[in-house]
Amino acid sequence: MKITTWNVNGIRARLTHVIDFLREHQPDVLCLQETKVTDDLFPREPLEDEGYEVTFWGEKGYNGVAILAANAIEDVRRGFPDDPQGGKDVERRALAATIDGFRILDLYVVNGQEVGSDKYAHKLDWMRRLRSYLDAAFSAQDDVVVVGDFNVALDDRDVHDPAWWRGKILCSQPERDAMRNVMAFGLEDSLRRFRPEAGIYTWWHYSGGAVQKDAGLRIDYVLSSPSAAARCTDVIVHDDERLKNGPSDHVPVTAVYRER
DNA sequence: ATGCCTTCGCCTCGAAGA
Repeated sequence: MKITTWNVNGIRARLTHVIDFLREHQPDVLCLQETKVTDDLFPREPLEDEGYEVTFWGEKGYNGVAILAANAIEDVRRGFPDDPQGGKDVERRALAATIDGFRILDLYVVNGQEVGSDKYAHKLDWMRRLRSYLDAAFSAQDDVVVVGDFNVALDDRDVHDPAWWRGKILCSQPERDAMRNVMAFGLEDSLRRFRPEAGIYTWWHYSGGAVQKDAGLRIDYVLSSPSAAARCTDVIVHDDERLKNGPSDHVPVTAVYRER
């Protein structure tokens, strides 16, 4: 059972990459972020043609999440329970579904732009609401897997130049504390069970040769509840996607789970 | 190493990303 998370930075711009990835790696579940497309324009058919069931929730130009699954997708939930009802203005950043007995939550966490900005305050508040959502609608006793672009580098091992990034957006202590508070629901950072070393990244700046220099951050995660973590046998960062032509600025991350 | 890139939209430049 392979669950992959990938911020594709535009599903329409990345469609051939995504299809190539599905054919090569055959994940059971692929959670996408930053699809940047309204639901009426989501490229459903070409993905279904690859043998996947698809659910998606997007908006024009920004945000947007989608889940592809080889098996049945059940119990889909969009957004947070405390989102404004009927919400035309609701940011489309969270999508939950039950697949193969896993309760999966696909997230595109608010970026925050700059420490101290309104968007930064919104980011911290959004992560508090995320924790409330987990408490209200999920049980840490279940096989819960929370994946996505968290826009937080959890500690300095996840940062190519910690001195430069210290206190800046993605690395500030309040952001790290907010993500730790989400994890305190009962979720572990699955990569670290297998890969404790520094220097594993999932995002690189498009400019300044950061991609070629491997000067990145780790901001994409697979978090597992205790029972799911006990079944997790490996986590793979698909670093080869970084050096392809026309890549996303993020690479996919796959967690492998043993069958019950 | 803070956009020197990229995507999207709407009206080929601006906003946003991290």
